[in-house]
Amino acid sequence: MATFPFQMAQPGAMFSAARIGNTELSPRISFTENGFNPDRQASRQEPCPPPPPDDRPHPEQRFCLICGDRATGLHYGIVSCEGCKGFFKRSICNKRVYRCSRNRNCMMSRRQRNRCQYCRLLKCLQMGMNRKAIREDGMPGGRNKSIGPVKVRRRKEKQTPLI
Amino acid sequence: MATFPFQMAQPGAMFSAARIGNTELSPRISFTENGFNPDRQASRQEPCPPPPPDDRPHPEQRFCLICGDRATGLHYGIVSCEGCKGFFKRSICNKRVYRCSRNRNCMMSRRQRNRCQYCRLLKCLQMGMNRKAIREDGMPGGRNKSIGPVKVRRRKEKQTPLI
DNA sequence: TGTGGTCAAGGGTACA
DNA sequence: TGTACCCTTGACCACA
Repeated sequence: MATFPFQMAQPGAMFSAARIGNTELSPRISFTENGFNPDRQASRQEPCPPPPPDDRPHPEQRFCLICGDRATGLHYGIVSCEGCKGFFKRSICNKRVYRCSRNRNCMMSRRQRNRCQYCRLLKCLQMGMNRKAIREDGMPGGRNKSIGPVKVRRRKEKQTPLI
Repeated sequence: MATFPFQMAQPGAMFSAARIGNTELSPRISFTENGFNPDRQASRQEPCPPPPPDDRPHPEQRFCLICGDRATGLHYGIVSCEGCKGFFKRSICNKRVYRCSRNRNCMMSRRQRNRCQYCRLLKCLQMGMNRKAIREDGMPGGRNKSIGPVKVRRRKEKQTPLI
């Protein structure tokens, strides 16, 4: 199973969701053909029953790209679960600032995703969640026009802690 | 005002929260048409202030069914306060065993609720707090499907102390 | 469909 | 320690 390239981070860094909306994301990471593997979910464990036959075009997209939980559709541009959808929404709308007390490469799974908000939001952004999909007026309903995953580029230099 | 039938208990009895999960609750108390009154909240004491005008359908439900403190919503199936919610959670999760050093009919109020853990847990169960609402996996958020108050039946014979 | 909103779950942590 | 205030979480829901 492909591991996620989280090794560029500094321990104890802070993460400001207020800055996330800028075109410059921190840290910037590009997903190469290897790094952002669309088939990565297919290799995930299915804990209980064997996967039933699925005639949908992309059955692997039933799993959240952030934590691997069951996805409920496209949220803010990427296939994700209700939990990561709500977490991203709250983080952006409330301009949350998170810290990682470890090495900013915390594992993300259904059970572990709540242990580090910094790494969860980091992965939301790295996987391409798009804050433009969050409505400024807060109005629900309707559809977003051409909202897709954000392409994120790797930043060469160190990550700057954000307030 | 309806009084609660607490008089079937023996002094010095013990109470095991580890047994609470069984379908057989101890002591078993049935709420008859009179005893288990769906409107019983309306007849309960409103301890502190006179109820202000409230256009909600059931303003009396702002008070905890266990101690009469201000309720913060439905917790484990019944209208209750933050204190009783947390107490019930700790008692069940940690499998606490309590004793009543009096007659197992200790008064419950905001001031008095911490004087007897046995009677507090007893009343939580008698009022219908449902241990099924405690998540086995400990995951927060989301909704419980069809979790409501537990119906408790009165046991005819004496109460057996639980370890 | 994919937004935002809801509100009972669990968790952190002062305080006694 | 246990308590309880306050916050975060996420499965559903109503919308457009």
